[in-house]
Amino acid sequence: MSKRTRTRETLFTAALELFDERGYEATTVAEIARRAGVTEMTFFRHFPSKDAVLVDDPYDPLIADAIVAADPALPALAAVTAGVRDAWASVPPPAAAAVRERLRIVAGSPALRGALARNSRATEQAIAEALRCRGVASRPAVVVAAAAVAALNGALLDWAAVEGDESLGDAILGALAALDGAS
Amino acid sequence: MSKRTRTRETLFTAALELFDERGYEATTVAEIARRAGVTEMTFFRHFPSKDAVLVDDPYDPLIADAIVAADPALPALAAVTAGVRDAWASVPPPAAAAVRERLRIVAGSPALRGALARNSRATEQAIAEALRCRGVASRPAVVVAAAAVAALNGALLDWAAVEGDESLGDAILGALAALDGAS
DNA sequence: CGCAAGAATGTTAGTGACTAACATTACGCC
DNA sequence: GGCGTAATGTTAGTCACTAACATTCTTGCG
Repeated sequence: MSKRTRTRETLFTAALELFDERGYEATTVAEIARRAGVTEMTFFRHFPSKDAVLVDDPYDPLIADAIVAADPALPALAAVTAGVRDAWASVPPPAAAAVRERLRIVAGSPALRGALARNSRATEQAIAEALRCRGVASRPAVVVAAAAVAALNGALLDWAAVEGDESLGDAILGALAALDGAS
Repeated sequence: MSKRTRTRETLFTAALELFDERGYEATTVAEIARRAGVTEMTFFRHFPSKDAVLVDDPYDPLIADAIVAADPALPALAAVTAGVRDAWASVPPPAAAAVRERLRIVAGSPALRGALARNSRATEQAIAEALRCRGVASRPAVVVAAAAVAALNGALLDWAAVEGDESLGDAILGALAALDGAS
């Protein structure tokens, strides 16, 4: 394991510990770095920002591919939900407990919710592009893409916030069903 | 007109001018304050943050009321779109040109897009609450609310970014149609 | 095994958004 | 015109984040 990944992980766990102990906004980057045994500068060489510790998603390509591959007869929203369903099925389910801990912190901070939205922009654009490839007009494409991503994020945050033993996968599938089944 | 509102408006126009001249991120709060003839501190006494100059929306109550009033037979998403449609119809259309200028700036900055999402949280919660009043379960309520708000914001930003003479109202109604007609 | 290149980290200095506490001015009403 | 209070100024500070340059550490290669 390279030194780079090692310090990155040290910083990551130090950050999670501190967020858990005293909350996100109350912990400073300097503290995280100190607990990790490095300088503040080093933190920013591993994470572009403080919130990047908690929000980072590289779903995009999978989802977009699944959408263009979806049944051409399906209307836009249904195509997206089908695509996300497929993409989710083709990916190893992450360690739910860890994801949940992180999402819970995100759910509790307006700033982090904003960061999550900002961070999902790439996914949103990938979905819109995939829809356009299917012949959907530009405006409906961006609207449906924005709605789908927001629905997913909303479901994830709700899943994390609510106590219970529902699986992550069920939460996602349920959210998608709520979206295109509820009109 | 009280002094408070006067300086607030001076700050507001000074900010818009500067954002237009050199872009959002490139203008500092100190510059805005200087052009308005006040101190940096005074700026923050009128706007809670730099992005608050551009994003602030008090739609919530109207929309929520319209949703609970919507036909109980309608499914969740359709109820929301119907509610927004009604709320929009009952409100005087704002000066489109000014709104457009502001939204164009927001569309161009990831940070501002995040701020917009953060700022729409109250509306989102109001919608979710209204849906729950209609008997919709909790998870679908937050999911549909998140999707609807994101769709609206997405449509607004797209409308602002695209050149053309489409009216704001048409853009909103079109977005709603795209949402619940496309599944 | 030792030694250079290159990666990773440290140091210093600075910017910009935002906050707190206290002093000062200006407005608006009687 | 004076007087209370709201509006502004002043100062000092915190925190996220960036840039430029110096230093150490790792690693592959002879």
